[in-house]
Amino acid sequence: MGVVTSLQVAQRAGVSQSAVSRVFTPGASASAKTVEKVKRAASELGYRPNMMARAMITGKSRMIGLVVAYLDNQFYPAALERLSNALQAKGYHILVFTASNDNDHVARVVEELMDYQVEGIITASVGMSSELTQRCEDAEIPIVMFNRGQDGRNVSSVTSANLDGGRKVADFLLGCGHQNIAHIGGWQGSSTGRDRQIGFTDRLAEAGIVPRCIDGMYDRDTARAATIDLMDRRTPPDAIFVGNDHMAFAVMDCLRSEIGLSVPGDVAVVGYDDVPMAAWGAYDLTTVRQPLNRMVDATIDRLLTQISDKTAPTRVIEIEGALIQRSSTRSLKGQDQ
Amino acid sequence: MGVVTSLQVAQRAGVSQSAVSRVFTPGASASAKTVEKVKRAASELGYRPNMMARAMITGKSRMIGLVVAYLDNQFYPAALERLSNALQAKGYHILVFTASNDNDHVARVVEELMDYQVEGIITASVGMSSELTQRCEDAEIPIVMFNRGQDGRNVSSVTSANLDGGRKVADFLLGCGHQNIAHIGGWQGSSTGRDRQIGFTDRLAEAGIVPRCIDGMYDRDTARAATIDLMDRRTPPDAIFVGNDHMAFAVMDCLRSEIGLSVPGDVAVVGYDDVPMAAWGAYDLTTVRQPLNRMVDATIDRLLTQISDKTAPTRVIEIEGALIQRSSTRSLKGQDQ
DNA sequence: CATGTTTTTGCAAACGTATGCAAAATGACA
DNA sequence: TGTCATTTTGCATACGTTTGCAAAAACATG
Repeated sequence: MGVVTSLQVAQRAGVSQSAVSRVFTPGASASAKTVEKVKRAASELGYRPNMMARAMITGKSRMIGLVVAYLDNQFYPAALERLSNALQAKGYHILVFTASNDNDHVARVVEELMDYQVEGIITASVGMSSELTQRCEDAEIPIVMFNRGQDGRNVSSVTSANLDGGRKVADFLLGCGHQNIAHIGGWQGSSTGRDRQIGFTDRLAEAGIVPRCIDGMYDRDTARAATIDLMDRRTPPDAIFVGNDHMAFAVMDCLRSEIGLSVPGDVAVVGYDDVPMAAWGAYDLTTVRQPLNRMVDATIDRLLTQISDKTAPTRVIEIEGALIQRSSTRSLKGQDQ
Repeated sequence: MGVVTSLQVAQRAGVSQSAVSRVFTPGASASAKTVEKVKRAASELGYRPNMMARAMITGKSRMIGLVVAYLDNQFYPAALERLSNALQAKGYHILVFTASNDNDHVARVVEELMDYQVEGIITASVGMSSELTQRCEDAEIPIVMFNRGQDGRNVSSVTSANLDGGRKVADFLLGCGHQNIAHIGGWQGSSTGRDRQIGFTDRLAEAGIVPRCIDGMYDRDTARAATIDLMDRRTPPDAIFVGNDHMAFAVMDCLRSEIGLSVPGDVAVVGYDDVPMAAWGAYDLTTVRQPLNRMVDATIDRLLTQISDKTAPTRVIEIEGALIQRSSTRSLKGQDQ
């Protein structure tokens, strides 16, 4: 009673096992009569094709591996949800692995993914060593890095235009009249964190401003400590650009609840991502939008084309996002501070 | 170059294919010499056992299906992360399916899970029809419902003690001196939402209080509308118990940013879950803790025992959680309002 | 060294499906 | 009705493992 196979269906329908297989294989040929008989028998017995066996023959598991590190940052659950939905719609399913951003851990996890014969891998916010990408290339398993780039490696990646985003924030804060600006960056070991910071500081440099920068490591506690550090100085900043929304919330919490400052009255705060929470009343955070839907679409498109055509070239995709102005910042132009 | 099989390893190591298999099968016997030869050949070729093939023989895919609905409620990403980590530690992996809370959708998704030969299923915050649980029982695939119960169905479930939690909130608000109390409930189609509301209203009834109740559907917008509705009445409440934290944040946002009221000055707000965000400065929400780690441990324990022993009975597990008092509420005793 | 006991090994048969091939059935057309 | 082109069908094999079985090897004991 436990498991019902195509053979049992075949017997009950009075046809061969191959016939049953063909009825359940899209694109195979079977006469209307056979289809009818088989479908009836199958539904009576509650038969469903065994994906494992199918995968072994065809070499297509219809599974995509997703390795993700920071699930407390709302950006990633949101991405996971959309990725999962979009892939389900295309008949793929997601095998999720959580990994710390440690190279060894990621390597172990990716090897396990390969054991499961996933057809492709999406890494969300984790880095990969070059040996690891090489192993995947040897095994002909395409990888798309989501929200993280990889210099000079032959891997596809989908990110927002982080350099440009950093510049946008710089322009915006300058336009608001801020001169005394700080940056609590995303982890500088990640391309995403670095690029945002570089775009930001470069543009400020053109205006003759050198912001104080601290690495926030994508971590609330670190960002909080950085905030206290910054505000303790002789000349504390009147604007802080934070490397992502997740940390920006911690910065705002610290400024308001711990230090007792007003945002944006005393300090303006800008984030990056535009996670849903950024629009919530408690924060109402000015931030650079990462266009999640387009990023997800691009990720899936890239992954699926590389799966179906193993010779397809890898690509580095950057998607532009707008700066969303909310009430965690305000213009200082033409008014006293 | 793409795929390397145990046979190739066998040839290179000068042993039989079975020998290779035994080296990679924990608990099988092989001489030290063979192990050495095989391991060397395997690592030279980059061999790793194919889980699909292994699964087909053993009938153990070492995959657990997780079907989850609300990924925007921080409670579930947190649960997903812990479930994934704990299962990885036990050699299992998670196949994630997102489903709306629609019965048909859940059914489709569960059938697909069964196609993948998952060894067990965890449903997080989704309901299941009785035919569906029956199908899984027939296929001998154990199910554990996480954070949702199912009346009179033969399914294991792990929830917090929701009736008790509701009572705790009632006691607490009464103790604070509130008399004019409202409830924005979790979706009343879910046992979790119902139980919290029943525990809450029953205890208030003992004090002769009948709270105004509105179903918030676990949805921010619905909760917001309910808030406006409540506060528009002739005698608006001075305390609102909200069916989960996710909605409670929306309620607080609405009260403060839209209506311009102070929390807890004008209205006290209590949530349920104690998601990480509840401790963040912007909300600092009084709430009933759902002990996530213990719930996850119980879920996995139940699932794995039912997997290894198909005759193990299903169980309904409730885990008590404390009320965590923060600054979204305050005592009204012995002071003017 | 002979004998008995344990460990290791290879052979071959599964697991449940897809698919190339040739035979059989069907359809088209004169 | 006969012939040919087309579709449908069953047979048999393959996918990459695990595992029962019996033979072979290794070891222990007298």
